[in-house]
Amino acid sequence: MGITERREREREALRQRIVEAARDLLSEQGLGALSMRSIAERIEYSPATIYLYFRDKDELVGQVVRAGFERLRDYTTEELSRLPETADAADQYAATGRAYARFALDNCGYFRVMFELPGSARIDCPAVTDGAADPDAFERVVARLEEARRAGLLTVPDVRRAAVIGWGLVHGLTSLYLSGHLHEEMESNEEFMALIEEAMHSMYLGWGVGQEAAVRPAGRRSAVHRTGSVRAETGRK
Amino acid sequence: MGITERREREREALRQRIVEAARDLLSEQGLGALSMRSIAERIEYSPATIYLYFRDKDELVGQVVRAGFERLRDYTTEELSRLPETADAADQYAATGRAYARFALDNCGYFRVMFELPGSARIDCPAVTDGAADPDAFERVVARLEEARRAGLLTVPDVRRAAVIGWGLVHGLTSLYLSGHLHEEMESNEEFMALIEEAMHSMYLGWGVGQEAAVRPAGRRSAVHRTGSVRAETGRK
DNA sequence: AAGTTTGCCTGAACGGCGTTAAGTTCGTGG
DNA sequence: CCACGAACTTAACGCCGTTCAGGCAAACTT
Repeated sequence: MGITERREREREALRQRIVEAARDLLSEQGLGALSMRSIAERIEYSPATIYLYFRDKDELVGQVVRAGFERLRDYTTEELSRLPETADAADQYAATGRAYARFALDNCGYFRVMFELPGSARIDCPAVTDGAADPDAFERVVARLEEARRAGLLTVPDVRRAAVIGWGLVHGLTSLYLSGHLHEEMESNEEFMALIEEAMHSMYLGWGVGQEAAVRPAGRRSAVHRTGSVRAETGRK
Repeated sequence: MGITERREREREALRQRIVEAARDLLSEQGLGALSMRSIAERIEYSPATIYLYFRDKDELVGQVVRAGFERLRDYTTEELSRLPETADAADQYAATGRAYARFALDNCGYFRVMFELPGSARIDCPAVTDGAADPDAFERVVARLEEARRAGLLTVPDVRRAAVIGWGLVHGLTSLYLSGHLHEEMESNEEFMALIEEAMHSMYLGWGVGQEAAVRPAGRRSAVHRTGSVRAETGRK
């Protein structure tokens, strides 16, 4: 009998509808308007119904976050597709950063949900992202960098760490810009995008793009290399 | 008569007590526990009383943010004081970044309030920080960089932009680490601090620290330099 | 066909939130 | 002594996330 299968399908469909309602609400009205009641009203169900499909708000928002990462991936592939044939791995990496910043500007609601502490009201500080933080996308960036390294385009000791650093660079500038802390320095989105471009360019130079063989003074910067020691402990709960 | 003056003093004292209660509550219990009611309970007043001293929660939190920036400044000066006499401007800049990261690890509650959208429930995306975003500290960093540039330690076109980029770099890594997105890559605070160190070092290389005269291939990276054009518009409300 | 079970859904409530209007207390100035 | 005004509280409003007893129709059983 296909009845239980139909039910299962309908159940999944409604579950999907809920996520979509939350996603749209977030895009259209911002994070502040994302309440269980408003979501319920949008899908024309009672608020209590949502709890038959999601354990709590966090789980629902988690699904929205997942959708956000997929959207980010779309931005990335689209930005990459704009590149000319001659683009090298470095150009591809720059395009990825550009896509990241553009995504954030277009979907700041998503951006907040994805990167401010997920639980929103979570107490312990370093929040756990239930492991779904787009492993694919990051891995692809790492692979791109590894490719560049092999091609002699950059001389960096650990591509993985380099990728993290690049992520931090773009993410930090974006986050600061969106939260208004760069308001005095940056006045328009175009100006901001130019900043991103310049920042990534600087980073490239640091990684040895275009240089023969980097100096890499590893042991230098002798003094004060133990980092904070005691106090650094307390940060983690 | 000194009566009105005494009253004014008392008024200011209570106002200060409220801010301190909020600050402590934030440090001890996290952002989620920072409610008007809990603050009121801590100072043993009715919640309504707070509204005689602050227009709304945002204004109160704004004061806490101000306190947070002062604390950040303390971290910075303390970190700078650890440097040996021989430290150059580059070392000082690195110390500033280190202080920033250490501050965030020790006071993640502060960090959230300071850099996630201040209003917390604000609708329009790029929040305005009422202009109180520690102008001093940032200016001092800029001055430090300018000094380094004059000493020939780095060859960067615009120190101000360089400072912003450096800020973004450290802020982004910190933000990602605190929100758990670097959980798979970084496992301890020490590891994270080392990452910060490495990141700043890479950035230095990019800025030409220790190089004679940087190449600065300004016009290069020919293709796709108009940044996002159309879509970038919509991000701002 | 009738009765029973099952699964989906809701109304109403709980406690907590930010915020406000009305009311109380009380030291002060006329 | 009285009236004013400042300081403070009580009680409520309308949000929020969440839970639970109940209703109701579709599906199964006999």
